[in-house]
Amino acid sequence: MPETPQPISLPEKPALEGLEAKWNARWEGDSTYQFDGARDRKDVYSIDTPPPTVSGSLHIGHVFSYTHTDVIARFQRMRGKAVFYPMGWDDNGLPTERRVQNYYGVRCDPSLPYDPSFQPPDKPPKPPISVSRPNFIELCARLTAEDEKVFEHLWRYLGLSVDWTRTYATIGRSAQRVSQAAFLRLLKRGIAYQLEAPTLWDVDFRTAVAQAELEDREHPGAYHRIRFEIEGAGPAEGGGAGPAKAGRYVEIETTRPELIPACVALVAHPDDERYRPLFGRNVITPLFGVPVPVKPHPLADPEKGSGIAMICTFGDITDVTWWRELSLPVRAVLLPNGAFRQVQWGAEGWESRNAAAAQDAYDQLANLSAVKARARVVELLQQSGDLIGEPRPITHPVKFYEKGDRPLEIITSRQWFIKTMDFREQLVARGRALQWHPEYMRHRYENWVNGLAGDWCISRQRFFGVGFPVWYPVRADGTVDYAQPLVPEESRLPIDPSTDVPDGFTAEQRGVPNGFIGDPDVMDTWATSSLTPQIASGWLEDPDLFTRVFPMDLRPQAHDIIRTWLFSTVLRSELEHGSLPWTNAGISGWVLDPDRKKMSKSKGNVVTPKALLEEHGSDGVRYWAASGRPGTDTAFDPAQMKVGRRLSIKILNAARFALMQAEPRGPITEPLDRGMLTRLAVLVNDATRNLEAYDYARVLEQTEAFFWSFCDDYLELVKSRRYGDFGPEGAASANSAMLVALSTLLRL
RNA sequence: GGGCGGUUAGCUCAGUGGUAGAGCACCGGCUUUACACGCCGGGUGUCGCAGGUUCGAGCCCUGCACCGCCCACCA
Repeated sequence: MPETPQPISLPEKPALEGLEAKWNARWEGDSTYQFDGARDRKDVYSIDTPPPTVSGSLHIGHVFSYTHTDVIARFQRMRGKAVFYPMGWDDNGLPTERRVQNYYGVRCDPSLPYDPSFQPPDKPPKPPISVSRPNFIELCARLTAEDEKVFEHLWRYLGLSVDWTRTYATIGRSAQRVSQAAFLRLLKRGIAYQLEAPTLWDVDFRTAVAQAELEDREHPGAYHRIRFEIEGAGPAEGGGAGPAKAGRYVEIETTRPELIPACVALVAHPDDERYRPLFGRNVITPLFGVPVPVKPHPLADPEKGSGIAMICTFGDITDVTWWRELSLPVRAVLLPNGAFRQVQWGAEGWESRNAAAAQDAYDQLANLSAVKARARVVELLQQSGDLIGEPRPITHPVKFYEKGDRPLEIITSRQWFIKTMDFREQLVARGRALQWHPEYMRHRYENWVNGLAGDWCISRQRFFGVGFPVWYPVRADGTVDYAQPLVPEESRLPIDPSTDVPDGFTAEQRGVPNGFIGDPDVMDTWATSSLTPQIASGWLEDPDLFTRVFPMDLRPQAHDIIRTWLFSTVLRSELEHGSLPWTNAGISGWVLDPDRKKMSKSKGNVVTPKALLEEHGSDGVRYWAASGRPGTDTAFDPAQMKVGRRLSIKILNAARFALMQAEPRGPITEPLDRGMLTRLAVLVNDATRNLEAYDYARVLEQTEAFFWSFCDDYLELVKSRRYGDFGPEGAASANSAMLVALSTLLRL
């Protein structure tokens, strides 16, 4: 029933301008969106808000997807739920480091001592200044704090109904504590482990990267046909024709001739008649004179190149597979920075039939990058006559770190892993139990789980991140015993192993014989953000809250990070709690520019939200965002924002009309009024049903259609009656019906 | 090579078995006391292609084409 309206002063010309500030102050003052921590789990709706990466500015894509979540939050709140809707900031990790480097003009050099008085110059200097790791981390914290203020202001201006008392940061103490505790528990159970193994490696960032962070890019390259001499095959045996001469030489094709010094074998398919006679025999690498075996392996594709491939340590991940399965030795030539290292030819592992010649050739490669070394090797091969014909340029897919600029290499290093391969079945089952919106997005998850190729590498050789809470004993001879890590009590967390000291040791024992050293690495950002439900829910610090909000109701996120964030969160929850972390996954699409390309900073087509919000009003922008259906990529369209703005102004004017002469009021008796309210009730029921199914876009469409008809038909028909032209009873019915409709439509 | 989505009016998109829709854009008319940031009116489609199921198909089934995305061992 209509409430008695408070006396209000109606503006002559209602406007959208200023509404954001007005309502933010009201919401803040009334703690409107503060979570009621006394409510039972069944009365709670909890949201695992995506913490946006704090490395620059929010763009219109953020506004788009966060609006979707806000619509759901407001719906659930109106349904009577206590809505748990925190905000997080993802401020650790590489994007932050990179932004800090550019913003202040600094580089982190972990070998430098801390300088407490260090202040960055006003303008980023060139070349950048080297600063210590603690100084670097201070700058990261400083810049992210500033960025987070800007982000919060934008979110408030947009009108997100977030509980701002529950904000967390992935580099904050609570998050570090959760991240480290969860890691230690997995370590105890043997699910987290460390391994020295060939790992995908970015030579610019100088860190390991995980499978989930790879992307293929079309990259120019060239096939080089190169001959290897068959050991013991004199010219007398020669002859033979075609690509698989059974004569003195065998020819391979490669895109990476610079790795010939790292060649450890050739490989062909076991059934390949052309190369069968060579299995078990050796060939001699060109330039370097190293005898390497020819091996059969079913992975070798007779159709590719000449059908016989060179195995190097390591040119690609197939090399790693062959190397492991054929038990081949390692001849690594690349340093972590991507340069060719020094090699003593003739020493153990680098035996050559002509060590002097090998040394002479190799010394021309040492210190070069892969690209430069390739050019040099090609020249050398041309001189020696081992390059057959000219290199044939091609474009082929090459694996890159998604944030990287140069192709990934494979470097052997000690890294931390979390087991995933052992849990694939459970993970698939969890994915099937999860409610996906839209439904078809589950395929991406399942596809990914079924395609996992190895356990999850979580260590990164970086600085601004959550450290591994472990130290290693240093033996009497000064070597490090990685197999027996020293771990702290959980109550000590979070710790920084580079400054904190393990129990039973003193700070003076750091790095000395019979002392200890801290683990130098930090965790991958996903290793921490995979725990956002636990971080936000007070897993370790507020068990009462945890039982009221976990498992959470909704994970909203975009489809491009199903394989990273969604997958890793499901994994961690499965490992830690044996449950799903949430019951629903609401997957947003992307915002595409008018050319249907994804908007992203690297493409330079990003539209910043601030100006749009000011021009069209937060309601106008939210209107556009809410028209994007779950999972559907949506074109950036200011025209729709204009429509939203007009709709908002229309609502203000309709409200003005309804409120300007709200008396007399009384029973709703007129058929026209009752019919309108009946249709409105149907709309409310439909809207409720559709919002429960996360179809907010349909609700917008239906509500909007009703509203325009309400204005253009109903209000026009009722106008003279409500002014009293047909008596007080008709006016009373009209006024009362109008006020109910107004109140209901505002909430819709 | 595998998976997923899309293909409907000039544009952006709804529409999952019963006479093809909305908004935008475009044109014309209206200073009607909530709103000119408004109202009224105007027409537009071999619903990607080919088969099939059905009394009836934009919608269901099969195949194909094109566009996009995700994944895959990149010699």
